[in-house]
Amino acid sequence: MEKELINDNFKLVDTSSLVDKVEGNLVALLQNRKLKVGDSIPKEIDLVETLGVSRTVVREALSRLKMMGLIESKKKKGAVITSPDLFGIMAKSMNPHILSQETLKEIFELRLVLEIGMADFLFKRITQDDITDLKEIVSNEPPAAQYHLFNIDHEIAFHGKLYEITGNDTLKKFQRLLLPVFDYVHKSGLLKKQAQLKTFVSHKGLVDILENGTPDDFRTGMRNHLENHFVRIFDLP
Amino acid sequence: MEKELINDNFKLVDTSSLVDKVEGNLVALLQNRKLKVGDSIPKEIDLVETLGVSRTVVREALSRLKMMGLIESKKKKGAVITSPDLFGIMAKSMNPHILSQETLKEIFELRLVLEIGMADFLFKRITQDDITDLKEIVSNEPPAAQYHLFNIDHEIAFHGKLYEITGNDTLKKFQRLLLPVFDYVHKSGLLKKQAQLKTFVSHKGLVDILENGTPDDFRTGMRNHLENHFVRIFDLP
DNA sequence: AATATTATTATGTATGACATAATAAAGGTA
DNA sequence: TACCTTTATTATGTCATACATAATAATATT
Repeated sequence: MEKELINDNFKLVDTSSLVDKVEGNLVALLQNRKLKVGDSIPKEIDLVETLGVSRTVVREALSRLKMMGLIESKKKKGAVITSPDLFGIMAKSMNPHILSQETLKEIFELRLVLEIGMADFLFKRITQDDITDLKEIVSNEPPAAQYHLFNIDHEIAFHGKLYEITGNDTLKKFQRLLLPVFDYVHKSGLLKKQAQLKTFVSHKGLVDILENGTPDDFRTGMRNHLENHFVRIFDLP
Repeated sequence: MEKELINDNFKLVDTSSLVDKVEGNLVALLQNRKLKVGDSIPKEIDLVETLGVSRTVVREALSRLKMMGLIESKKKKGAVITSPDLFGIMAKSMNPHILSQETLKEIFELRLVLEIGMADFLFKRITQDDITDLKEIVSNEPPAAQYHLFNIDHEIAFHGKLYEITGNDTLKKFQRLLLPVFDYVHKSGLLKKQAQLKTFVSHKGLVDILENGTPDDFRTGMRNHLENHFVRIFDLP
């Protein structure tokens, strides 16, 4: 409430640096629909003249775009627009230790959403080889006595295979990106309540559904399989 | 095959610049678990001495970290570690015009995954006010005759509200990030087959389920609601 | 005409200088 | 002593210049 009062009466001062501003200009330039992959952007010197800032500032801004994968620069040739790897960038900042608890929890929730929602793509694209692979993974499931030791690896193997089967590389990359967070959340004690050892639908059960059931069956089965996680999530304040 | 042959026999030369290397060092430094939000990182001059490069290079690398929201720097005080906004960074590179067709299609698929998978969180967190809002939105649905004109806005209003109800801000941000892509894919002709006007489960039907049904009902309902999109996706080569 | 050599050009790196803002230190006044 | 003002000090922010490097274009050589 106070904040709004302030915002209503004062315009918030622009604390951004020159580099920030130039970066904004350049990103806007790229998002101008006339430009597409392979097109070249103005030379540093031209930008210096056009924008009225030093080459240092221009280069720092360009350096940022390079890091995002928006441009690539070659000596003598200048810089050209490239198609960025969306998740490559994010991976660099995906550090569980510096994300807020709330964000960590939300990312964990995201996993549950993805794995339940992916059913139709699994059924559409799964092959006999995939089934064989899944059965192989399931057969290597650690015995209950040691499950708490090896289940993380096993979980990753099984659920990772599912992402792979979807044939959606973006989804797969997204999962790889979130993996460290899943791992961290498991170990962090953020989800206080200990997971019950009982699983409602086992990995084997899920494979059976993939082989003989329907997407709707799978969604229900996966929801049950993840019940422990849901319980712990819903238990949070 | 050729590529693999090359990779097997030659080590690929390191084309990265000094800035790339220093950036890598710094990211690694931040991911060192001992460091957490609020901790300060070495001064530019110290980095210059430690790494044996010029201040120009160090500053460019730091500038990249700033853009990612990994650090913030204050004059005299130096730079401190901050908690990044994961999707803020991605938003800058989310330009449908320079993403590959394959990636665009995959992002569109991601939407379908999310909206079917979010059911449990909807039911857990929906309030009476949300139901009222949804009914309001549904009541403003454009008549069938004009549906093709206004349905994008209406679709965004309805489905956007669903993301909001999940209470998962990360999910919501993710959707906002993907919105331009959804829009672009709709208009791009990437999904050639015209959507059939018939919807299997209407927005109103979904609201009914949210009010009186179960998460399983909703997943099935939403899957049906999105049938047209699935058909078009599965039709692609 | 094909090849070798030499400019030319734009990016990559290094250095020095000064501006700016935040903090710390020093000094002065009650 | 306590408080306030003024003055260093420090680390980042910006600018200017010089040179290195690699890719291309232009020229010369055979």
